[in-house]
Amino acid sequence: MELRHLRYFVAVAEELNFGRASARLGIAQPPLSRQIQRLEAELGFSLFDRSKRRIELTSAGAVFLGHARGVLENVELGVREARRTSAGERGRVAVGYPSSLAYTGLVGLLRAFRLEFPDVELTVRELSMTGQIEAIKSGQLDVGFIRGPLSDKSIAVECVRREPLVIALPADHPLAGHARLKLEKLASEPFVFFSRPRAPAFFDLLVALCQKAGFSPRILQEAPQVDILSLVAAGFGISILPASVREIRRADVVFRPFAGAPSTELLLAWRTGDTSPSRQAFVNLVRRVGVRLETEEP
Amino acid sequence: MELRHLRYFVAVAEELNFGRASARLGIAQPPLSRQIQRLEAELGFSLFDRSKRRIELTSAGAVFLGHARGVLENVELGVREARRTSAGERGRVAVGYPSSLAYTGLVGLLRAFRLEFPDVELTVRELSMTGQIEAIKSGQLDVGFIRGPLSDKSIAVECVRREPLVIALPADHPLAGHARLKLEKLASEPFVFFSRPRAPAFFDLLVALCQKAGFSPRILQEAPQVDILSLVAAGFGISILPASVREIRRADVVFRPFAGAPSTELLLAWRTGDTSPSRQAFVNLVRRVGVRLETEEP
DNA sequence: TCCTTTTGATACCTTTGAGGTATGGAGGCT
DNA sequence: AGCCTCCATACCTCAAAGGTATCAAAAGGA
Repeated sequence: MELRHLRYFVAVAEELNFGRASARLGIAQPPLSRQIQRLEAELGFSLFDRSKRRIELTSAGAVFLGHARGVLENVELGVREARRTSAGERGRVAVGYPSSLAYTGLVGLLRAFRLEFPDVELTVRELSMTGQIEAIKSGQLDVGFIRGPLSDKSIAVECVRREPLVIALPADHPLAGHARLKLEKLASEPFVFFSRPRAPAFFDLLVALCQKAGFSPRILQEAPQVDILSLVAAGFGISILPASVREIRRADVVFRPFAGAPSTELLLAWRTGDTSPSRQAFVNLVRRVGVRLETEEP
Repeated sequence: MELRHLRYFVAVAEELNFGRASARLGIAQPPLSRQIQRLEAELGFSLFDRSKRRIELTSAGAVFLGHARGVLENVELGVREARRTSAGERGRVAVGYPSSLAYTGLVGLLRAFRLEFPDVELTVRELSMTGQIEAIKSGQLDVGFIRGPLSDKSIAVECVRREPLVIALPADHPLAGHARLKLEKLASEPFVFFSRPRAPAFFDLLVALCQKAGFSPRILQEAPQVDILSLVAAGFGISILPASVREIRRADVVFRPFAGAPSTELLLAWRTGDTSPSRQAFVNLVRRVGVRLETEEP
C-alpha cells in the first residue's frame, strides 16, 4: 500500500463517483478504478459497495476513511514541522557570552533572534572564554562569543566584530589628560588583567603587546570579572581592554586609544560539523545584523 | 511522496547504515540510497548528515522520523480496524424478536454472538411481526425473527426453523385426554388468536387451516401478547400455536399435535442489500448454530 | 604514511506497474 | 424498450523502482 492509494481512496470516498474523483486527482478514470481495486485486494475486503448505481462506502470503508484522512494529514504536518526545523524555525540554541559582551550588542541580537524565530528555545550563559570552548566541545553550548585568536580544529570561528583596544586608567591618573598614549610610557605601571586561565588567548595577546613595546607588564591583579574597571578606578593599576567597555560609563575611569591602534577580534564560535539549523540560523543572523554597541546606529 | 519512502527512511534512521537498512528492507543498497535522496529532494531539506563516516539524523530528520513512525503505525492501525469492521467484529446489530421467541433459543443465540463478537454492540427489541418489518425497512432494526410467509422485495428472509403447530387447550377441557386431535372436531370451539394486525400472515395461516378443515373459526379473543396461554387456561377458548410454546410449562394448559401436522416457519429477516458485516455475521451465526429450544441438545 | 576496509554514491540496465485510450456491460431513468 | 450514466476490462506506453558493477572517500591499522 502506498500513500497514493490512500489519496485516491479519500477522493473517491468523498466524491462517491469514480469519474469526478479521477478528474479531481488529475488522472483518468480506469487507472483510478484499478488502484482502488488493488487496494481492496490487498486489504482483503471491500471499501465500496458497487451493487447500486451510486457507489457507497462499506462500514469497513468508513472506518478506513477516517484513518486514511488522518494519515494524510499527519504526513503533511510532519513535512511542515520538519521543514520548519530545517529552516531553523524550531529547535534550541544555547548561546554563551563573556561578561564583557553583556553591555554591548548581545541584548539587541537576542531580541532580533526571538523576533525572527519565536519557536526556537534560546538560552544564554555567561561563561569565560575557556568555559565557552569547553561547553561548545561538550555540546552544552551551540555558539559562543569568544575573544582573540583561536586555533582548535574542533571549533569553527567567524569574526563578527573587530574592535580596537583601549587603555583604561583612573580618572585621576597623571596620564589621564593625554588624548593618546604610547604603551611604552606605561612600562612601569602596574596592570590589572583578566585572569589568564579564563581567557588565555586574550591574556597572551596583551602580554605580547607589552613585549612589543619593550617591557614585561607588572601584573598586580588578575581579576576574574569585569570589575577590572573597579580595580582600575580604585587605583590598583591600569588595564588594556576592548573598546566596547566604553559602554560602561563611569566617571572614575577614562579610556584612551593608544599608538599602533591594536585591535582584537570578537569571534563567533561553534562546533565544527554542527549542522543544527537553529545554530546556523543564529550565525546567519549575527552575520546579517552584526554585533553593534547599544549606542551605535544600525 | 509514498509510504515506501517513509518505510525506507525509518529503516535507515533506525540502522543509521544504508547497507543494513537495505538488507532489512530486502532490497539492494543503491536503490535505497536513491529513494532517500529523492525523498530529500522532494522535501527540500536533508534528513541525514552524511559528512561523517557514520551518517546521522539532522534535526529536521529527527522531527520527521517521529511523524513517519506515527504515520506508518496509523496505517497499520487503520487496516486492522477496518478489517475487524469488515469481519463484523465491530459495529452494531439491532435484533428484533417476537415475544414468543423469548422462551426459545434467543437467549443462547445472543450469548453465542456476544462471545464471538464482543465488540459488536448488540441491542434487542421485542416487536410484533408488523413492527419488526417496519423497523427493518426504516433501518431501526438490522435483523428480525418473523413467523410465517412473507413476500416483500425490500426484505430478505431465510428460514431458520420449521416447527409444527400444536393445539393449546385448557387442561380440564373434555378433549384434553386425546393424544392427537383433528381440527375438524374443534369447529365449534371458541378460539383465542394473536391479534391480526400484529401478525397478519400467521393469523391468516391459522384461518386458512380452519377453512381447510371445513369451518370458519369463531374467534373470541385476539390477544395482543403471549398471554394467550392465560386466556386458554382461563377457558376463553383454545388456540393454535407454534410447538415452541411448549417451553412455557403450565399445569393448566395442554398441547396436542393435530392431524396433518401443519407447520410454520420461523424466518430471519433483514433489509435486502444491507451489507453491514455485523448483520451478516449475525445471520451466519444463526445459520451455524440454529435456533434451538433451550431444552434441546445442540 | 600507505594500505585496507567500510560505506555511501554513481552509472547503466532490467522490469514492474502506474497511467492512458478504447471499449464493454450493467443498472437506472424516460 | 432504449438510452444514458458509470464502472470495469483489455491493451499499450513509459516512468520509475530495483538490480549489478564500480567508484570515491573516510576511518582504522600496520
